Amino acid sequence: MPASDTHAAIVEAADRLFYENGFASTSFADIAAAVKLSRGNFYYHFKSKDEILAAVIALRLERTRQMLERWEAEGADSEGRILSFIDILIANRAKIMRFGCPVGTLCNELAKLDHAAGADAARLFTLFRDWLARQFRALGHSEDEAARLAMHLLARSQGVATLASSIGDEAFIDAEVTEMRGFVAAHRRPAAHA
Amino acid sequence: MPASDTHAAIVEAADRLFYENGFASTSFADIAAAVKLSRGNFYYHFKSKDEILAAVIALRLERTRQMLERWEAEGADSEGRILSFIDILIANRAKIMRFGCPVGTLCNELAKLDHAAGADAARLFTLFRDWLARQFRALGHSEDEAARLAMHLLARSQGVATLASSIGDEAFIDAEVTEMRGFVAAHRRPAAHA
DNA sequence: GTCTATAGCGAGATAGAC
DNA sequence: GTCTATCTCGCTATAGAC
Repeated sequence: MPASDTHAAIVEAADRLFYENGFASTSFADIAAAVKLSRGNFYYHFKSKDEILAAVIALRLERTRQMLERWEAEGADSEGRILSFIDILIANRAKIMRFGCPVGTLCNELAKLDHAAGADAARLFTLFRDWLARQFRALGHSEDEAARLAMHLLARSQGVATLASSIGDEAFIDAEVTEMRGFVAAHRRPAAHA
Repeated sequence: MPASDTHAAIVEAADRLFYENGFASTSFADIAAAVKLSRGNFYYHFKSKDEILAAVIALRLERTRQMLERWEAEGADSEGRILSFIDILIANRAKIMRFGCPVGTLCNELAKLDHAAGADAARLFTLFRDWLARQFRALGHSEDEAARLAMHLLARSQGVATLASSIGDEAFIDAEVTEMRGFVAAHRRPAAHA
């Protein structure tokens, strides 16, 4: 197997395991087992756990960027794009119920570990925030108001993910998503909002 | 030192360390050092890490119950009581910015560890939820609507905590708290709400 | 009730053969 | 590029002296 493929397979497996079991709880042995690699060979590809973490964050950042670009390209208007963001909660419901939001839970964990990569992980949030703010800006909101609305939606999606995985109330996700859609509709134009 | 005092001191230290550094990352040595106790003596009081976790969750449940009862006794009306809940975000802002919400981050962590105590930790959430639902009920909302409003407020506070600790935007907490207060005012009476 | 000493394990990480 | 073998460390947990 070419080195680059093995490299990618490791990052892929680490991405999944970090999400499902957490960063600290995932050992090299776990990742090596997932890609059917010996622990020794593992170190040929990655010299430290932090290096894998950096690669996982880079992968997530890249995929998030691609997803946001795809939503832009798919031709929906700004309101439709914002709804695409909200629909993540529905599309990923099963995993969110079990493991929460991949971004929020990773940031939480890194914050408690006082890990240097915490700032990089938080860029996943600012990526979404800035993208959402651009959409609200396109709807005619002021710079400040668009930033506020973006943070508000981001926070609500985080709250839904945390409660859903903690309490496990499935209908709750649907109810909140419906309300969030209503929120977007109410902010279709600046005038519709106090 | 009497055993019960040492016992309480251990739980107190574990409570703080679990919050600040996470459950998995906190070792017996860390807790023992915090209460100035040898590791050996430690096992006289607690036989396993899970036992300490159970004690910490029990302590938090008890303190939460007391806090909610205090809010009931302090004579404010239901709206004022709900505002007391929202004000936690302001009162604990500094710690929330660094470590997030103690309840949400613990539930997140236990979910990923597939830990049996996860269900107990989630009771911290349902305690708040049921209490909030009672307040909305007292404001005249239907059972269903009160439950929905309670979950909604709980989710928003979680979202604020996660984003605040990840991105670290201090003004964001204030802005969200202001909006949450407005939300409560808008739901003072069922009629004011569609 | 507190201590020191230590067993036993799994983690991250390295060396060197193939 | 992959392997086995091994080092070192910190962790949970125990045994037994005081």
